[in-house]
Amino acid sequence: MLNDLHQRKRSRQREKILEVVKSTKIHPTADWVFHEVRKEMPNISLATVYRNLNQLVESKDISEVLSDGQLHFDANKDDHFHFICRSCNGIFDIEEKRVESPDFKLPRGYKVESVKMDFYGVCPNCQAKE
Amino acid sequence: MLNDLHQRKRSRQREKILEVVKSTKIHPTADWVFHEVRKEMPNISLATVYRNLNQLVESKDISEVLSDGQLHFDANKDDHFHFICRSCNGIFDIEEKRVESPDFKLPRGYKVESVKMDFYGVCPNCQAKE
DNA sequence: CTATGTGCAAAGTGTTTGCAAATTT
DNA sequence: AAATTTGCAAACACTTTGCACATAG
Repeated sequence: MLNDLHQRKRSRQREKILEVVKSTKIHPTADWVFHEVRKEMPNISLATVYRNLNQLVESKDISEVLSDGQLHFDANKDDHFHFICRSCNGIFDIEEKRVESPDFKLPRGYKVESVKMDFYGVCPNCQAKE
Repeated sequence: MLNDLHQRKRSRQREKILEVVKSTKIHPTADWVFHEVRKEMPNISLATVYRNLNQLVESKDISEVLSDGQLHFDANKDDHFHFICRSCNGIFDIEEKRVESPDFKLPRGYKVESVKMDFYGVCPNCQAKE
């Protein structure tokens, strides 16, 4: 495992992986990224994808979202929450400023450093189909 | 996999498992429950623990909490959120009514059915130690 | 008696790691 | 040249499944 004492060298692979994650809003899994990157780098291995996704999380270029017990990745660096559709399983970004009342006060004693909020329901697209 | 068409028969194992989950506030993993139940039922298998925890989730006697990429189980049936301490990794229940402003409005079109909110930070106990 | 539940071992899924060769600085 | 990164395969951690026997209703 890499830690902060190591230097980081660039690699074509990591740059491509970041590019791929940035290119989509679907909050892809490692496996999706792997297949996507493979189209242009047929020899890349899944291990490399995992290693680089982890590094990119560590360097805060991307973040992780847990859904379905799987890790999904997100290159959107603005503060936001997620809406998870129970019909299509899609993960949608909800900008923080579009959520009314996102200020919380917890019971005394708990020092809150961050809040993770996920909304579950049916997305506009799936509602239209129902 | 069991579905709703099946009858459910009682089993000593399932009852013990529920009792164990109810006995603690630590939001245990399947493995913790397994070892705990094993103290009184030395022959129980981990598979049985998993199967029954899943059934208990299905019957809404308990719920799942995802943390550290592992499933934790929670017998607290009141609406509540979780506070996850980055120091001791403990999961603490925060009653919904103790959270100010837990009413959200999302952008038009998203039909919200539930909200999952996790707070991250340092719990009172760990702050005292720092 | 029949259906569900159990224990065991094996399989599954998603992710990480050890290593020698390749690449980056 | 020295250190990091890669691809591969093997290992890992957690969870689920197939099956023959046991148990509940």
